Amino acid sequence: MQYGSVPVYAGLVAHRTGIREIAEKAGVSVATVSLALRDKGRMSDETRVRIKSLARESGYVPNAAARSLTSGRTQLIAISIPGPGDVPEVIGSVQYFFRLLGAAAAKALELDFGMLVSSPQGIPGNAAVDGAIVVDPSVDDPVIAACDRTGIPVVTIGRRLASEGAEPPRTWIVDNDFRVATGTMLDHLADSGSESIALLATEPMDSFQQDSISAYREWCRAGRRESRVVVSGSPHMDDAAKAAQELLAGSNPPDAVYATIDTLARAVMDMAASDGVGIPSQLRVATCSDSELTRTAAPQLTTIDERPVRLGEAAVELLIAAIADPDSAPEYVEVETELLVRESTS
Amino acid sequence: MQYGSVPVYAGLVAHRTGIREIAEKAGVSVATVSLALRDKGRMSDETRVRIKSLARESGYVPNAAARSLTSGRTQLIAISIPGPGDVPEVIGSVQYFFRLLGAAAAKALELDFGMLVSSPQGIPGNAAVDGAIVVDPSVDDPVIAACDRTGIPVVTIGRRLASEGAEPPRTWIVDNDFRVATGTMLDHLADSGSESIALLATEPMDSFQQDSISAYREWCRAGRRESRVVVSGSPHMDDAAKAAQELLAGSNPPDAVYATIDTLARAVMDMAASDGVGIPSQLRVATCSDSELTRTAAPQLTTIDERPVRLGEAAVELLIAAIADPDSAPEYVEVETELLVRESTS
DNA sequence: CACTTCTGCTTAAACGTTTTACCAAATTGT
DNA sequence: ACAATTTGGTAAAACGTTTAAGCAGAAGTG
Repeated sequence: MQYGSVPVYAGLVAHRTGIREIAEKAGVSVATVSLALRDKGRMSDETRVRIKSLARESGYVPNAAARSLTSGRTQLIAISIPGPGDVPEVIGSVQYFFRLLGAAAAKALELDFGMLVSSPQGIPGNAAVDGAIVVDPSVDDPVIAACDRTGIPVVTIGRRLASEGAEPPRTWIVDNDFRVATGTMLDHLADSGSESIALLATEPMDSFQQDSISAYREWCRAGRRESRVVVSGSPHMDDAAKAAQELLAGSNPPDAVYATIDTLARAVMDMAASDGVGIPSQLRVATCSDSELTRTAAPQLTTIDERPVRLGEAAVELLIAAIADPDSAPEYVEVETELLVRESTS
Repeated sequence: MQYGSVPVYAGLVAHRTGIREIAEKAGVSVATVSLALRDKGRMSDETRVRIKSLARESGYVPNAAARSLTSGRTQLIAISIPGPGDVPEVIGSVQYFFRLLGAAAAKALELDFGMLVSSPQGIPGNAAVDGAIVVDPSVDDPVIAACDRTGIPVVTIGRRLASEGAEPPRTWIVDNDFRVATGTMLDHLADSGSESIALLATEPMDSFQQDSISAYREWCRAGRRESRVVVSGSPHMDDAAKAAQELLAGSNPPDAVYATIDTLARAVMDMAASDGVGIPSQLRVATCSDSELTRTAAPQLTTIDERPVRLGEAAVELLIAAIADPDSAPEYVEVETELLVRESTS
C-alpha cells in the first residue's frame, strides 16, 4: 500500500517544498515564514500557528545547504576513529570503538548534528564540519592539524602523547583517569590475596598504557612491592604469547597479572591452561576494556570498563558546546571507569 | 613550531578565502574563477593556470554549502548500521560491521563523498544526503522509507525479508550468495568425512540465515542425508548453550555442526569440551563471519568470510553510481564469499 | 570587404534561507 | 488631540557558488 502505487523514482527528484511556497499559501512574505518557524520575530499567534501547520502539512524540511550558507554552520561533526587496517582487530578495541561510535552518533543526532565518519588521515574533502572528535589521537594527528588550520574546535578522546617542540594546540579532552583505575584494580588484586602482581602491556604505546604503567610503578613503590612490567611487541596473538611466556616462565612467576588489553589477557590464560595453572586459584588475571570476550571467557575475566558510551556522549556534548561558544576555554572531562569483578580474580 | 606561534583560535573563526578574493587578485570575474577551477568554460591557458595557482596559494577551499545550494547535491551519503544496543554484541558481527564501515567510509572518501552515520531509526534531521546505505535492513526499515519519500537512492547490504502486501521499493542490493556459500561449506564438511551434519541458527531470523537454512535443507535432500536444524532463541551465550545441548545431547549426535554465527559455534565448542568430545576428531565445527575470535579460537575455527570490506566498497560504488544517474535501473551485486578452512574441521 | 565564426571573457540570475532595516496601522500616554 | 510606542508585519541584501546568456574583438571565409 505504502509503496508501489505511486512511482516515486520517476527520474525527476521529488520536488521539495520550500519556504516560498508556504509563504504563498499563507499569504505572507518568506521572511515571516522563516521567522515563524523558528519562533522568532513579531507576529500574531494566529499567523504563527497557521504557518506552522501549513509547513507541517506540506512536509516542509528546511534546506540544509541554504541554512548553512547564511549561518556559516553545517551542523556536522566529524569523528576520526582508528580504522580497521590501522589497528589490529583486537576484540576489546573494536567493541570499544563500536560502542563509542554508536553512542556518539546517537548523541549528536539528539543535539541535531550529523556525524561524519572521517579516516584518521583527514577529514573528507570538502565536507565542511563544525568540529571534530578524534579518538586516540596520534602524535601528529592530521585531523587535528587540519582543524587547527581552519580554526574549528577538536575534542580528543584520550590524550595525545606530547610531541617534542610543538606546543599542542588548544583541544578539549575527554578521558578516563587510568591512574586511578589502575590503582583500583591493583588494590582489588591485592585485597584478593595476590602477593606479586605483574603488568603486561603492548606496543604501540599510548597515553592509556603509559598512565597505567606509571601508576602501577608508583603503586608498587608505595606498597614496597616489586614491580614487573613486560611489554609485548604487538597485540597479536603470537607476540602476546611470547610476552606471556616471558612473564610466567620464570622461577618465581607472579600470582596475578593485569594485562592492558584483552589479547594479552587471553595469551596469559592460554599459557596458564597449557601449564595446568588454575585461574583464579593459582593465578589471577584481569584486563582493561570490557567486551563480549571478557564476559564470556572461561573463567569470566575481571576488567576495567572504560564506559565507551559515556566517553562518546561526553565528547559530543563538549564539542557541540565548544561550537556554540568558540571563545570558551578548553575543558578536560573525566569519565569514571568501573571495575567489573568476575571469576578470574575471585 | 607549527603551533603556538600564531594563536589560531582568536574567537573569530579564521576567514576562509572565497572565489571572490581570488577573482580580485587575478583581475577577472568570479565566473571565470569558478570555471577555471573546474576545467570548464573557455579561457586562455595562461588565465586558467594563473587562477589555479592563485587558488592553491591562498588555500582556497570551495564552500560546500554554496555548492550544494546550486547543485542540489550534498556529496554526503548516510550509512545505517544496526547499532550497539540494537544488536547483541556478537563478536563476529561487531567486527564485520566495523570493517564494513571502515571500508565504506574510505571508498566514499575516495569518490569525494562524506559518510554520515545514521541510526537505523532514521537519517539525522536536516542533514540532506544524496543517498543511503542500509546494512541488514529490517522489514519496515525507517531509513528506507524516509529515502523513498524524498526519492533518494538506497543500497541495502543484505536483502530485506519480504513484508506482505507491500511491494518493496526500488533499491539497489549488495549481498553474498549464502546459498552457494552454505553449499560449499557443507561439501567441505562432507569431504572431510562428516556423515551427519547439523545446522545451528538463531533468532532473530534474517535473510542470511534463511538462505543458509534453505540451502542446507536442499543440500541434504539432494544427498539423501537427514537434515537437522536447531534455532536458538537468541545469540546470547545462555540461549546458545541451551541450543548446543539440544543438538549434541541426543542419542546419535551429529559429527559436524555448521553454526551461523560465532557465539553459537562457541557454545558448541564449550559443550564439546565439557563432554570430552574432541574437535575436530569427533566433532567438526564451522561458522560464518570471520573474526579475531575464530582466528584465535582453540582450535581455530573454519569459517565463511563474507568479505565485509568488499561489501562496503561495492555498496558505496553502487550508490554513488545511482546518485550520478538517478534513472538507472537498480542492480543486484553479489560479493563472493570465501571458505577459510582451519583446524576445527580438518 | 563584408560576412560568419571563434575566442576569451563578463554580467546577472539563481539556489533557499536568514537577518537587518524599515514601515504603516493600531494602541497607549498625557 | 497629538506624540510616542507597540504590533504585525514587509522588502531587500547577504551567504558563496554555478550557469546561461551575451558581448566585444580577433580570426577565418568567400
